[in-house]
Amino acid sequence: MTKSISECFKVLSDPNRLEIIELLLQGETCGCTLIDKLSISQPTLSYHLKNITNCGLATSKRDGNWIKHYIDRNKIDEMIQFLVSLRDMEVEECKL
Amino acid sequence: MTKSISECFKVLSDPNRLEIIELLLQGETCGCTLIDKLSISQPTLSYHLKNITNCGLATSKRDGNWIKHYIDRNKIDEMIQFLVSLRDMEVEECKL
DNA sequence: ATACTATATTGATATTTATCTATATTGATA
DNA sequence: TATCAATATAGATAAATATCAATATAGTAT
Repeated sequence: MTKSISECFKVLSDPNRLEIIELLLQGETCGCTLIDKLSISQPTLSYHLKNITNCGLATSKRDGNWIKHYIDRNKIDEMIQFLVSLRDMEVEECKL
Repeated sequence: MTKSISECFKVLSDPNRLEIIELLLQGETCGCTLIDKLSISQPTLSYHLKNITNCGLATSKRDGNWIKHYIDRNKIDEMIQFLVSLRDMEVEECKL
């Protein structure tokens, strides 16, 4: 639980992954076009996309030769909700 | 910019640090009481508190023998705002 | 000044991570 | 079926990270 949400944070903690996520949100879908906008190799991109997908922040679907990637905005929402709960966390009046 | 927000995400990506942050939000202020609630050594706690402070998620102030730590909820708010912008990011109509 | 308490630093280490090159796989097409 | 394009995997490696035990530091109080 705390483990899984911290996986999402870990994914966002890498600047390259953050950039990939932003590009996907801006309409990119395919590794083969992402790669031109980044300064990393194809295997590294593949590695990052796998991380992004594994934590639930994206889904992917093969379409012919290409694999299309889609960010799941609901997952971002989960992260937002988590942070809102954190921010609004109250001092426990009776902690044992 | 992207760098500094990703530092915050990195801090939240470690379960121990996340727990420390939660404890601080629930009213803990001091390393010496935190340490009893965690399964890490004192130097490790010190290391994590430094990370939490360095990214701006907490401030600290000496008070006699103790150093009191306070989470900055505004920083959490910054992270929330960042994620909201991310979630609501639109496909660019004219990308070049 | 001495001793104590809380915290920080040092040095070491095992693990994880990001990255690459080279190669394999997969699906489409000629 | 042979080839091509996109993607994934394997293997290697350098850097970063989390952790500890031992020790230093800093402030308090005796």
